[in-house]
Amino acid sequence: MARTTGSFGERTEAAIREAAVSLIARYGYEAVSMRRLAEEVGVQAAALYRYFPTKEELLFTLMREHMEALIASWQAADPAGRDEAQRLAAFVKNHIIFHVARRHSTHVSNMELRSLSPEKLTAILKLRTTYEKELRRILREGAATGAFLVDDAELTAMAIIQMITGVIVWFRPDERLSVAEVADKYHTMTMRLVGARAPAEA
Amino acid sequence: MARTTGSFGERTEAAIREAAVSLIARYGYEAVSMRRLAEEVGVQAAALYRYFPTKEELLFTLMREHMEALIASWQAADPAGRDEAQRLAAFVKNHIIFHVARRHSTHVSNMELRSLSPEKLTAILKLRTTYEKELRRILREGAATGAFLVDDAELTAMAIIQMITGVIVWFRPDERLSVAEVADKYHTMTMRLVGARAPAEA
DNA sequence: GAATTAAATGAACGTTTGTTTTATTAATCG
DNA sequence: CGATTAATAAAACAAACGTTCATTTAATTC
Repeated sequence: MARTTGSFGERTEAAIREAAVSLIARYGYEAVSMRRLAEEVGVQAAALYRYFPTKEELLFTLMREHMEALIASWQAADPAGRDEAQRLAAFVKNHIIFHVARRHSTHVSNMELRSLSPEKLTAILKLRTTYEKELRRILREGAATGAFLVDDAELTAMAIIQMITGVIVWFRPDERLSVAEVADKYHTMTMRLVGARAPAEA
Repeated sequence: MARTTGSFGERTEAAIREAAVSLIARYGYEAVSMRRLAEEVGVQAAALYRYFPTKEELLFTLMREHMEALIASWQAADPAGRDEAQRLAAFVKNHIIFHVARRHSTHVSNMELRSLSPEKLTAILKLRTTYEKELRRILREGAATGAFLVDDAELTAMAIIQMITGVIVWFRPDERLSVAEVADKYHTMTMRLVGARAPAEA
């Protein structure tokens, strides 16, 4: 046998991406073989090479698109004209909602960096820095206007990002809290953390 | 050749552990072969099996000892009789100092859980829970006495742990901040985050 | 100094890895 | 309807994998 009934490139490629994100998130990049991935898609391993030239290129594509989607999501959510407290609130909420909705690809993008070649790693880290700079800028501007008590914007940005990304480690959508409730609680903690003035407090 | 001049079991075992932590932290468990590890130790792959029955057992040993050391470290640092603010301060500082000093084994213990068999995974998670419970208790007690404004001790504990563990992702000992300075800044942020009363503020 | 034990070697096991090549079929187009 | 192209199967590749084995040598014991 060769080409199977109803086979169609775009659909196969989408299926490969989805299966790859899911498997790599669960078992790790190195632990997922091309054969195992192909089996999940319902195809032979060789067929994967029609869509991605190498296993690493597949990983890189998943990561790059995740990061680009994250940046685009923030650009759409950023209330650019508003004050710093509102922008920080929007950042936290967007971040949590985005990451919870894409738990698997977040895991891949955060955990599999070491499987990338130096050039590809640099490309991903550049996207990550672009995103993190947004938070740093908000913190710096908020500190300048007196909206926040932040003496080290870089360190504070890292602390906040790690805190709000950590949600995906324990959060399960079917348990006691909804995403909106979690995002709200993290928003409150973030505002306290940066020493925001009273109006932002609960 | 066989037994080499000056070879000595205890020293070899220690060398295996150190090389394993270092390599696995850098490249990941799946990416580090027994041959590569043996090469780093300066020994043949077969020699590793004198000390650890399987590759997974080696990983498990590294993780278990890391977790046990973490718990022991906190038990030694816990100012048990003091008030909640002081205990929380001690928890944050001990956590950061411990993790920065053991960056590599922290990375291994946090990132390679999925490479463990179900039983071994359960054992490690149990240790982790034991540790996390300590923080939860401090938060709950602090909330009860009015020392902290914490409405959800579980969620807040996760947020704090992720924030303070995240230090190892960006911290480099040879740059602008010392471990003590970083621990201090994180302490300040934590106190604000839990809404601690004034005396704890900077 | 011979016997014993501890430590390590080097070769081999069967399996799996990422990838390539070749052949074959389904869908599409003139 | 025949030719073409896209999509896939099947088989093969060399390299690497975790692990085992019999053996050899260094250190220790009697």
